[in-house]
Amino acid sequence: MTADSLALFLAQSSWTSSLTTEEAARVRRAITLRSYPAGGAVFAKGTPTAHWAGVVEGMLKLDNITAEGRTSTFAGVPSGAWFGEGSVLKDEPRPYAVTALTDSVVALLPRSEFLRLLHESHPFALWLIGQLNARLAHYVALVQSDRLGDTTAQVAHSLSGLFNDALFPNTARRITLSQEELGRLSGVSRQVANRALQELQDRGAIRLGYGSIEVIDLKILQAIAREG
DNA sequence: ACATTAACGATGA
DNA sequence: TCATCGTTAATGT
Repeated sequence: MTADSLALFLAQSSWTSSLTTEEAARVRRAITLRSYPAGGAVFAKGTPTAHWAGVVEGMLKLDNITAEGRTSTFAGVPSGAWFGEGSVLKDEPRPYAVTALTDSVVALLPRSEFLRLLHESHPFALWLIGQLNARLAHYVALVQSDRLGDTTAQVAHSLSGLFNDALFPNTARRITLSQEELGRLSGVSRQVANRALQELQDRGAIRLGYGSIEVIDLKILQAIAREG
């Protein structure tokens, strides 16, 4: 990973446009990049939250594992997204495990730099409020789809969430994500996810590939996510 | 009803 | 060769 790709990634991250030149330069110096293989652990649950993290390449998932070994995946994080600001703000240990779903590159901004931006940059603070608000809206919609929607709507919602423009502005149309992982993300079995995805494909929202999903019509996908 | 797990063969990378 | 996909059967709530 080169310094150029970090510069490109930061240029595509919307919050950097609100920074002064000096702030942007300081951020660039403070960030470290790390690579993870598919299946690799990015952060273990319960470890101190020392960084705010951005996904430069690949895709991560955030999940919890119960003592009995059952897992609950509650978020997928595609490339272009930043996450973990909640735990940085609260200064709490990571409340979830973070795992790379595909080979991934992650940018790490130390907590001290994040807090400095928050205190010194009014535009950054405003951007952060918008980010938290978009996340809240996403989970409000998730509860609604979970309570009222059929399984196809639930799968459509989980999938369309990865293409939420407010949260993930740069997600590519085609993402590398197995049906098993999407099932985990949607809270359904692989078999049910498979049927739902085929229905979404029949309705012209997506195209299925081997180990990948391509969104053909996001509007249709979002409409199906709201059905119920 | 409808979801889940288990199991199978087929197939793509 | 191995992961992933599509499908079916048995089982549970």
